[in-house]
Amino acid sequence: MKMKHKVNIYELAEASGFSVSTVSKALNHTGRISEATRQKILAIASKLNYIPSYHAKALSLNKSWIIGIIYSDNLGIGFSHPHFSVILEGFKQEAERQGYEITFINRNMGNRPMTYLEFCQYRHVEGVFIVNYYSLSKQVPQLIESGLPLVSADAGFDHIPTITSNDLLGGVLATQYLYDLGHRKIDHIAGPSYTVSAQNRKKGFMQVVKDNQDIISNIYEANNYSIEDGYHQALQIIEKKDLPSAIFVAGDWMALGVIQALKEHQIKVPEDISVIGYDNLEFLKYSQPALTTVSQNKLEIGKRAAQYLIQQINGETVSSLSVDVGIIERDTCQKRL
Amino acid sequence: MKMKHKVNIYELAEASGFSVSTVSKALNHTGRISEATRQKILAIASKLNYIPSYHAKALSLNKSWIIGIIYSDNLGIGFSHPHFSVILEGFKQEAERQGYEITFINRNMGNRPMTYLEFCQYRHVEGVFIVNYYSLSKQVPQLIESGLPLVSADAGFDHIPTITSNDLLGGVLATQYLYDLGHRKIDHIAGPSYTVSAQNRKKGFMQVVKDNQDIISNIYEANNYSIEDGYHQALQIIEKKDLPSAIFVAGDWMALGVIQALKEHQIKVPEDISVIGYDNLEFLKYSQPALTTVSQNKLEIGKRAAQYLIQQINGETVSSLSVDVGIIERDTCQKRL
DNA sequence: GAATATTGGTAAAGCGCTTTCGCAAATTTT
DNA sequence: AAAATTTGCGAAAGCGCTTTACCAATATTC
Repeated sequence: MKMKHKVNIYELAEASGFSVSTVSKALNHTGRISEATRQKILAIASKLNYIPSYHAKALSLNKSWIIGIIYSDNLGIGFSHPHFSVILEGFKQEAERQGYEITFINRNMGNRPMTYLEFCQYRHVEGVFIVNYYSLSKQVPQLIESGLPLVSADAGFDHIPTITSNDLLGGVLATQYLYDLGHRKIDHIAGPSYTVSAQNRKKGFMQVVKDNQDIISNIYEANNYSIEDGYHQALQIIEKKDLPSAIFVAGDWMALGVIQALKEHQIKVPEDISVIGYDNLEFLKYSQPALTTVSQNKLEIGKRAAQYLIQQINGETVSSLSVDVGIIERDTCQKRL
Repeated sequence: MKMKHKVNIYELAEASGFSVSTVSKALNHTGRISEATRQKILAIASKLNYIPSYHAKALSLNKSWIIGIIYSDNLGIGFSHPHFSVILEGFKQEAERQGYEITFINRNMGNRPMTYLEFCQYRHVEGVFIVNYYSLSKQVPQLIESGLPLVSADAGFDHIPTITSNDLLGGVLATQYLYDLGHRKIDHIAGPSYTVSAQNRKKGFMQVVKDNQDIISNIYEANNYSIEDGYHQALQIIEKKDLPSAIFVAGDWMALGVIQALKEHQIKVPEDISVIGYDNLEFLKYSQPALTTVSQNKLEIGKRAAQYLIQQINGETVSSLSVDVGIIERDTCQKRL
């Protein structure tokens, strides 16, 4: 199949009778040029289906409109991570809205292996979004040192503006929600303690417990945000016999496991025990009973991250930000009579 | 923070005492040049931290190493689509392995809206991967007509080499598997009939039924691959009283709903009814009981798609391909005694 | 040892765009 | 009406790389 010839700015100049510089000015609404000639040129450009060359523009302007993403997923499931993939989506949407493209920074480009920094230099990346990346390698410090605009969506990097959920608030809200429903025996299954998110959610829980002396509580700690871990922690609760009337589970996956375990022991949710999760994973609204949970505004986190990064690209300085959370009321919690 | 000066090929020439053309040849292992001078130049290049400019290279060589992706997700969940996101991941991995970068084709780049084709021309995209895209707009036909290398992972586009699962085989395998376990009353809950995948899975089912006259079967059809739809179709089966001993459900989500419904009616899985799903969604191995299912090799589909696309970029012609599927034996099926 | 082929290297043009600077013409100011 | 300013446009250099000629020096052939 024959590709149509791609016309360049010289042919446009020729066809319009103006010089290349004039044509360039017309196309970019820049420089001094009369409205009449601009219109003439634009007309011809559209008639000839003129599309500028990104490469030539980028080379000439030294501006790439590219944002790099470091997205390394320790579970190996790549894009399908239920939490970070949504953040990524939000980021992508906002970046594109502002005219930026995203590219994934990979270290073994072509044959020659590159460091992140080298890749960024090679591709003229204007800023980097680091998400779901945990490594002690010198790669990220090197990036920081280079002065390239950076932003992250995971707590854990000092010196990088970070957008996260307000996990402390989330912990408070979830616990307070249960309290307001009349629950006084409330347990908490916390996430893995090495994550900042789990720590903060637990802090929020403890804060409410402290503020309300009539709460009786136990805290359990999972090694992982997985269904299995939730299941096993729930078994521990069940063993104790003296059951709580509500459980605040630090993650939706775990909550699923918890409900599973309770069901298997003929403990009804929410009739016997109310359960609230954390994350608001997309598809869990279809679980039965539909899980009440704390929603992290994942799209918003991604969007904000993009905004903060682009602000830095434009020379502004930004700090970190935590995005609000909210309760999603569904069917796994009910009033304690 | 001060960025280190980025050295270009002229400074390299200056520093090494050779001409620019010689330096270029040394860096690219091309042209006639003595090994001695090549080594000298490479040494200086690495000492000065020389990184070539992608833009200049691309402009000069008219080669972008960029593959465009049209990924429009009708559910609006973007990257987190449990099926396509994995395909995307496989594609990305293989593309990167072969030195290509991926970029998402979006139509409202910067301010000016562009057609897909315009974007591709602007960005010098070398080929396009179309995945999870359903639209009747003229955009894709326009792309086809342009002669740009194309590949797809959804059936549905004529004239585009397509990589899909062998759904027919999957249907056969699943049904045969149940048959071999001794089941003779087997129902099928098919996916939405407007999808090619659902049609083929059903065909596979019917083929086995036809080949084994002792099978008694009913076919139900869902509007959607969702949990809810599975749930409702299962209710229909339950209502009939004359229960099958096994159900082949055309999707994992639906299977989840089916199991839910059965449980609620005190029908045990797999003791009373065996259930096999389809998709092998990552996290369902944690469901309880763990779902037996047909695995689609999603990573492989993505990988193959990348290979087929790059082959086209290199001037070869390719046809369509269907990737093998397999049974993942877990806990929701058992022998019919 | 003259004729031929090969090797190692360079100058310069080209990829497609932007932008500075200069200049003539048109316009405004005194 | 002369001086000063503004306007409209183009020539040319620059962005950083590749590649085609071409040339001199060296090596090979007969």
